[in-house]
Amino acid sequence: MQAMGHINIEELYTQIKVQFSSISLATLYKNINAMVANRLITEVKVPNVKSKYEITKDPHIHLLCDTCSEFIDLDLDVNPLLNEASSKSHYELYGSCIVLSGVCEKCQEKV
Amino acid sequence: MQAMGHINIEELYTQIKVQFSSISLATLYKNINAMVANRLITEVKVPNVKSKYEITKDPHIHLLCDTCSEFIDLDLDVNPLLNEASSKSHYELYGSCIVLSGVCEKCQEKV
DNA sequence: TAATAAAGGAGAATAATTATCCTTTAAGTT
DNA sequence: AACTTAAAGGATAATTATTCTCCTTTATTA
Repeated sequence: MQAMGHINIEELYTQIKVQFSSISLATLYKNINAMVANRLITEVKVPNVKSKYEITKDPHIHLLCDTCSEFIDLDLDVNPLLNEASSKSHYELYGSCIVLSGVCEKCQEKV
Repeated sequence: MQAMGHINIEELYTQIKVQFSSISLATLYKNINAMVANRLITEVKVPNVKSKYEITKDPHIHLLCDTCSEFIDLDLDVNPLLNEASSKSHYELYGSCIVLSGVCEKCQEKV
């Protein structure tokens, strides 16, 4: 299986059936939900698009291109922001869902 | 009507029926969607919780308490982050959905 | 006022997710 | 190995959220 990055349930189901052809969608949901509950997997809810799942990693920014639907991670340290947010709010933070949307470079050229 | 802050469809429907008792849910969705498309209203997708709507305002951080479901805005300037994200990715950004989750101060006290 | 367009309403249809209930598989014990 | 119990999986029904269809009502303008 190739590196998955971000994948939605439908895609994941297709992928998994390659190796476990009899798995049912209900089972997939059950397992995904268990893993999300234990923070092994993170669900990223994205406006206008199906939820995406990714292996949980350090907080980071997601970029969504509203034109071509490209969805990528941005390598940019958000810890300073989280620390500031935490100290200002007194929240004990352990999860983040940061999605910025706009138009990617390629789509800007296509005008 | 009191200041709404963040509201989900169900709550909004209840509120609106007070003044427009005959409005249907379909109409509400149509109008909301039109306003979201024109960026008058922003939909905030939140893990484990129904989507929330808010009047569109400058990019900001949302905090979700996973214990009591409190959902609030955090007054913290995120423009530096957005600028950095934009210049690093060459995206033209115009929308943000930033949700940090954890445990609020009150819930931390509750052991 | 008649003609046309725009918005709304009711409920059907669709899509995503969860729940139910039964079967299969696995693990542990004697 | 056979028996017992628990855990996981499968099929499908049920639920929920949202969108679509189609018809009616309201508004606009000639």
